[in-house]
Amino acid sequence: MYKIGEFSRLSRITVKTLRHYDEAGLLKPAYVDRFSGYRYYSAGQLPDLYQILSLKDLGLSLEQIRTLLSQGVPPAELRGMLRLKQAEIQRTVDEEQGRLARIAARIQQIDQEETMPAYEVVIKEVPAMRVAGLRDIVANYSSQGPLWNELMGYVFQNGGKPAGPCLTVYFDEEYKESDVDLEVVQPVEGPLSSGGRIRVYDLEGVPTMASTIHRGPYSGFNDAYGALMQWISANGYRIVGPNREIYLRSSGDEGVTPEDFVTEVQFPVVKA
Amino acid sequence: MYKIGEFSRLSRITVKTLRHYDEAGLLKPAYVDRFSGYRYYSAGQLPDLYQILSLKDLGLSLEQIRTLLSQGVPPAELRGMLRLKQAEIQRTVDEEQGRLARIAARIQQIDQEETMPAYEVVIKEVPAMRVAGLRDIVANYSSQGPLWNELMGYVFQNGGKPAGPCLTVYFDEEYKESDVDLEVVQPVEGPLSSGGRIRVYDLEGVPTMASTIHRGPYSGFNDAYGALMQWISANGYRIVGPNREIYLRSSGDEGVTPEDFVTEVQFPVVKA
DNA sequence: CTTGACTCTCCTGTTGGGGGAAGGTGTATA
DNA sequence: TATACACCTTCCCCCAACAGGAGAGTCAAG
Repeated sequence: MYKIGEFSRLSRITVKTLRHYDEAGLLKPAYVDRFSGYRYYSAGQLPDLYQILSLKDLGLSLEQIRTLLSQGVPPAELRGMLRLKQAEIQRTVDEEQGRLARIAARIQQIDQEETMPAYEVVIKEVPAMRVAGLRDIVANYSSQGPLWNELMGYVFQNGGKPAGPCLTVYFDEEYKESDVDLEVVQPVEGPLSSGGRIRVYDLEGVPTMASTIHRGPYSGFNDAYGALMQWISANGYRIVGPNREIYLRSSGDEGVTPEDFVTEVQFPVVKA
Repeated sequence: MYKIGEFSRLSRITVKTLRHYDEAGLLKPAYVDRFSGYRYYSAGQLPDLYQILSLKDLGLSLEQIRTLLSQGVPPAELRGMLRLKQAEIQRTVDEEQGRLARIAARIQQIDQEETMPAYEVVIKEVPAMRVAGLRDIVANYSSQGPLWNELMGYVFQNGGKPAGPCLTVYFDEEYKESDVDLEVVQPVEGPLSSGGRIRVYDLEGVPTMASTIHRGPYSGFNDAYGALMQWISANGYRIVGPNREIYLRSSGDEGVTPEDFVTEVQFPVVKA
């Protein structure tokens, strides 16, 4: 019989951990002195401990190990658990490797520019939402005014309630100076239905949306788009749909100058 | 100004997390109502949040991000932090891939044998220790008796105190039935020095020791050795030194039959 | 004025232990 | 046999980054 310290030295497992395993019901000492509370382990418990360590080393939780050991699970079930673990670990490995790639891209960016990036790009999930939209081909990017008037007029006159900031969806695959194919969109609540040129529908969600925020007037959008495109390619993504601009703070709000505008630029992407 | 729920919807970050970042000093709301305690965020804070998310996505801790953002760290230092992170992630990826390999080996073993393994193998670090040892070439494995008598006699007569279970080191590279080159070893404390055939020295530590436990008489050692060797090759290790047998419970202890013997078998290994 | 949706703070729980305090034990030596 | 000293015990707090929920207060619309 060994006292906990000796057993700890034999097994190279800390005393704290042995006590933890005792408390967790994983490895009870062979004998516990009723009066002093001292734990005494036998040499024959080393294999039990090794089994625990071995399963832990495979990534199982103490709880799972306890179930396995106490209930004598059939090998088939253990195999199932291991397959699950395997898939899970594979996922995390893939994630971490993506992270490594992002770090490398960031380091490269620092090496080249010696500055913090002006645009931070994040990947987020965007849910579907009920919207009223008006799609048209207009002369250029800045000619959205009439469309907005038409859209918002329709919404308000038909009992629709805005539910979130408005946005524009751009359908052209390449950059166009004129004849821009776009849709002005307002998320809405309430029993609004389509009518005339206005369509009310569920704007589809996007599971992986690359997004960045632009502060300032619309004339600076080039930088935001450039940074976003570069991030997308540097991080191994591919654009798979029309991009959106979400007007978080714009001329629609009171007391706001173009310098204070806040716009989110989004591209649906997938890992290439 | 957005209430926390709206800001949460815009950013796709949970309310809980936003509150957490507030408390952590990472992202204070633009305005907090003095009386209700309501947090109000401005659209202009979205870039700040994105910067946090982006750095977090690189694997930095909230604490590090807070330091970065509040102290305006120079890019060179950020690069240093990123390189560190990179190395750290690379290490964990390597570890996880080793884990994947071990799981695969275990699954294969289950597929073949449909049973839990009789011998669990673990990798542990074994520290150096002060020992008294007697090396000799003996007729066969079972002929260690006289060596033990000579060793223990010397230790006790010269004021040495045993400090841990005794062990044998086997120097032959291949299995030998006869003329076995081995050393019987007893860890000791106290001012014992070498004398005659007995050498007192520091038995070297081993950073990665593959170890398993055998229960029962020495005649069953073949199974333990076989399982250990197979594990070592299946998990991509290579033997790099003489193996040890540690007699955790043996005939030296009272009231112990060979069925109760407990012996640890160790091989120094390195990842191949 | 009420209702219902939001929001607040505060507490607990997660994983696998580590650190340390206060106090009891075991044992070897003087 | 007294005592020193290493060892052991329980108990409590801590880690990271939040999630879940209780109980109570607040906002906006009808």
